[in-house]
Amino acid sequence: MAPNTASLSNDRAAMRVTIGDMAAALGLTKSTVSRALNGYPDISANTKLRVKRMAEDLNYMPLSHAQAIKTGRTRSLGLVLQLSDHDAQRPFLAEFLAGVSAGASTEGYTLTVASADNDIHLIDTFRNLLRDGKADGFILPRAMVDDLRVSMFRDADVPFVLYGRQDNDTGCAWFDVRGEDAMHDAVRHLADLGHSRIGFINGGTIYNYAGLRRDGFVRGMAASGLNFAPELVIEDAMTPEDGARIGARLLDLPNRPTAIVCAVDRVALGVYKAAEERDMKVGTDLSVVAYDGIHEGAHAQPPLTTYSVDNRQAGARLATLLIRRIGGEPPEALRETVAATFLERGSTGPAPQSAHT
Amino acid sequence: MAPNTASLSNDRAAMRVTIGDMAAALGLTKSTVSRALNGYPDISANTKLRVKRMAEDLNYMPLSHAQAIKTGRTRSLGLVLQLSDHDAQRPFLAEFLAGVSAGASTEGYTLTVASADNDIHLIDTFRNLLRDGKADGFILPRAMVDDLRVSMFRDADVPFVLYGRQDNDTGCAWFDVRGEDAMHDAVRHLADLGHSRIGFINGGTIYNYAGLRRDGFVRGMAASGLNFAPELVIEDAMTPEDGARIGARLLDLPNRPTAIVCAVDRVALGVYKAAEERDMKVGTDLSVVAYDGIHEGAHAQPPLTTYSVDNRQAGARLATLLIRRIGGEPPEALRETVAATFLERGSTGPAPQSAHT
DNA sequence: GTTCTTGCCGAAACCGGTTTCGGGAACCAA
DNA sequence: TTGGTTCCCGAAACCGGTTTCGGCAAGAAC
Repeated sequence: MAPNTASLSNDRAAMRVTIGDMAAALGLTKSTVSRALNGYPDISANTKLRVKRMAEDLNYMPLSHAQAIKTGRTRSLGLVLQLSDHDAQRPFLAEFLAGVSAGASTEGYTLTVASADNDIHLIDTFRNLLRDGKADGFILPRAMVDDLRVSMFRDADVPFVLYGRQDNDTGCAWFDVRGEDAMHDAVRHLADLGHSRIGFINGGTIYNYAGLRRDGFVRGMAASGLNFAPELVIEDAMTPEDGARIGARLLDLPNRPTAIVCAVDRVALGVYKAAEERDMKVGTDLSVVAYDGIHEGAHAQPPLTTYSVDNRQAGARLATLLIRRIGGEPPEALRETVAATFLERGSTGPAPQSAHT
Repeated sequence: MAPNTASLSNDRAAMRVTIGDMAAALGLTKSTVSRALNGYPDISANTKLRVKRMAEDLNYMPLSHAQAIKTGRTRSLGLVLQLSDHDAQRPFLAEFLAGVSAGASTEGYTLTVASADNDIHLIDTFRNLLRDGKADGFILPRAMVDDLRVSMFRDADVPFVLYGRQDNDTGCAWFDVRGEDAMHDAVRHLADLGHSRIGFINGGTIYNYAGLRRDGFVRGMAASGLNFAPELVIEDAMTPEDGARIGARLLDLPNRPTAIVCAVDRVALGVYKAAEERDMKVGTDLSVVAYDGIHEGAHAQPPLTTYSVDNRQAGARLATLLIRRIGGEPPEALRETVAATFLERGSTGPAPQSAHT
């Protein structure tokens, strides 16, 4: 069953091939080999080729610590988790980490993870990681509107990439999913189904995405020829409990909405609860469409119609973008956004003919 | 608002104090300082004191890469996530990581995270991390019954600690929560409430905890003077869907249980659903007690009675145990277990007087 | 046929630590 | 006084890389 377990111990310390081995095998000196591998101009094309082929054959990989001591770079990406935000990132974390570490490892990088409770701890954590060379740059999850991390790194000229965008975008590289387009399309979809009173429950406004999604919702309403009802738009909902509370408020309105767009899946599940308590059937009496694509949504009753985000892909892209940033590419060239994928399931349906006017 | 952002850049490369600085300040040589700090016997107690005080004053910390190049150790802990297991670890991951990284950082260690899809990828990942000195040892989450990782590391003499226990415990250090005691107590609690037909839905039997919890349940039944009904014990349930399916089966039994013990909270939430579909009220018609302490349990209807696990504490303890293991302490001395904390909430109540014979 | 470039590589210093080796000073006994 | 220990510490090599510097040879310019 087990592939020969000895494989681990054998290669442990013994088998690592050093730059000295390479030099000896080629009849060159360490310095020549090093410069050949690093593309210095004073090495002949021929020699470079020989060296690189041999490196390939011997599966040579420079020991990152050894070069770090001179170059200061250790081929590792930093990720600092902030637990203050209402444990919101939970459902995404595993997939996201898998993506980041996969993306990193294909380029020979590793991932260093730390965590911080509050802002001053956060700064210390970043500084220590930099000082000790434990991270060459950082992935900043959950871009915020006024993001302390961004201003710090911008000033200090530390490479970083955002998961999410930034208005003041100087020096910022990022990957993001276009939640605003999803919100826009959600409204259009509902309008096509005949809905006109459409509510919107937005996520945490400290995060940058909230403003974008709100704009997307507003644009969608305009594009559908519907007029915007301020009383149907609520901000800062993050949890199912928020959703239940706010959902209840919306559904108890004299002229209640027939559909609700949620910026966050978990909130939508709370809205389900509010609807059930009022004996309204989600998907017929009330349409709900949300955003995230969490696992629980697929198993809710009815299954939640949503725009799904591939957090694994996000992690992988962020890793490669950060590596390129560390390599010196300008941040403006390192900005990617993708669309969320629409999953039409059971929580949306035609508008009820005439609810109760 | 922002604490002077310049703080990051200032200390960046400039301010690091090296062993050479220390030597100069003390009128000693590098080698003496190094040996003093590392406790060599050929340095006078007086000199050692002077050196260590100065190190304290100057906030000196050896650059881990620099020592790694000679010692092979880099003061970082490895954690490899396996995503094959049915995304089960999801709810715990954030807290767990926070604990590990906190525990690591108090000892001057950092955390390197990687992920693996399958077993051969897993081995490669471990090997690469070791070969490149990215990890001095590993935390192995979710101890399995027949654990490939354990046998590998045992043979290769790589330091590791388990989250969970192991029957073949040679060379194993671990931290674990005594789930078996929780299951035992759960049964006793239910028996005290008058229940006698008690079902048990266990977790994944590939994991080591499942056997333990099953034993705990059996012991609890015996200790309560109840006889064990094999048809009421089901194994290998991990998800809410599993819980709903198995719950349905148990509740449709001719002589159905009045209480169900679940080895996993998420499964219990599935049982809720099965009960609702049969118009049984959880907490009165059916008592449910589970294990984990996930957030959703507290907000279920009724709130789930459960044995809660502090995953953050677990992570922190595992980090310090591993560091001590790396430091050379024998694994037998590095085994800790703690009790889960009982949270009596709304899902348990007195046994119904006479259900239907 | 010199001299001046230019291309290419080796020698050696360096990074920040660790570890081996050897020897000076102090102490002891003879 | 001499010789042998013991206690300390400095000198230097080493780890695996990077980077500066200098020089040799071939080709170009005169």
